[in-house]
Amino acid sequence: MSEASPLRPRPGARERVLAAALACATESGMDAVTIEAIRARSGVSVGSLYHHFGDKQGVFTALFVAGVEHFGEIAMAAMARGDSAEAGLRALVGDYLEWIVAHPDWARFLLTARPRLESLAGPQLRDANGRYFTALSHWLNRWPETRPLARRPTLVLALVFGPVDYLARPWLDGLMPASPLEHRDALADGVVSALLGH
Amino acid sequence: MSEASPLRPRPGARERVLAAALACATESGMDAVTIEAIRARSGVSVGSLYHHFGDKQGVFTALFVAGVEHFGEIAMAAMARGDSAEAGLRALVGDYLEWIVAHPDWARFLLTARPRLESLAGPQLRDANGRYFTALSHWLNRWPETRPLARRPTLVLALVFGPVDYLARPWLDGLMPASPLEHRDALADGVVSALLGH
DNA sequence: AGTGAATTAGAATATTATTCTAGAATAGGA
DNA sequence: TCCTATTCTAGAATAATATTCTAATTCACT
Repeated sequence: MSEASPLRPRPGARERVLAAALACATESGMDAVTIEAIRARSGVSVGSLYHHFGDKQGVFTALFVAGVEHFGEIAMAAMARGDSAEAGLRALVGDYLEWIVAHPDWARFLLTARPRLESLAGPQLRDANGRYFTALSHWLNRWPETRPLARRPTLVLALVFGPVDYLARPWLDGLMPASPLEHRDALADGVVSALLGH
Repeated sequence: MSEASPLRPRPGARERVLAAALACATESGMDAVTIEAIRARSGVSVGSLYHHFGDKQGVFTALFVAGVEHFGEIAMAAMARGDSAEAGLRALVGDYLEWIVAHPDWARFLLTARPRLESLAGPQLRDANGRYFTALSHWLNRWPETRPLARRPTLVLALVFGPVDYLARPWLDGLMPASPLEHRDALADGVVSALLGH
């Protein structure tokens, strides 16, 4: 007698596949992940998997979108914090770094997958990105010092997130033993100087 | 009668495979590149290809190492230029941006492949990286303003290359029509402020 | 010329992604 | 409740792709 009757639609199929995919990517690197590995770990059949995601890339695309939204909450909350441009920037850098250290699997996946998936992940991602973009513009307009930057949000993102990403990657890859949090203040100083010219 | 006798060792096999791999990656995205496509474009047989590179990842790893060395020349030359810390930094940022715009295929490939290959590409890459690292340390020690930074080369790299990478990617992916060179001065200003605190 | 290492070719094989068919659960209307 | 369309699941069958293998050919030497 089997413990569960077969062919019952399991509500959690999508989530379980995504969780399994992230675990597989963490364990063996995104390129080495196979459909069979995801199937085995998630307990979901191949047919079901393809029903939900279309193909293998669909799994990773969905995971990427989920990760972006997961992280986006943090970023938007960080900007809201602080009662000055400088405080907001420091919160942004600090919270991002802390998020990376707290969720290394997500961070590693997002940083690895971005160059491959960002250009072709559909409207859902574009929407999310758009939301953060306008939130950023609003925030930049909020302070006199940053108002001139409001017309160049791309540049601002590059100067804020670029250094953090660049610093986090070697740690995520195990190439740099020291926690990136050790660079937290120095990094925040640099970002603040870059944008506010202190 | 065949136009050329078969089975002749062709001196350029390696180079042709690498060139073909880069072209394929540019054309259809790194993930979609197939051994058959590389074989067809390079005119090299499957056996020969595996003889030289071991497996598919070997091809991309070799291409990545070649790209890093190709780019490294630029970076080291840029640092040497200029008779002040600020001038050197501006040259570094500007030359990097110009290199990206002049060699978008290489840049796109390097930025895409780095998160996947950097952690596992062998000693050849570690050597190259080490060379740039020490060159950077020397350069930082050369100017009084940057001397305190000489002990944190990782941080310096993050503050210099991080923003440039972040800005270049959307352009390389066709998501941002304007040339990243338009941000050249603003970016250099930011980087200089971040590191020298002007 | 002869010997061994390096190189090439392409067929054979193995691995992996994807499709297909059949069946079972669910929602919602009659 | 029963019917029916739709969604979902399962796993075998197929297709696409990576990799291995064997034999042949050239090269660098002697």
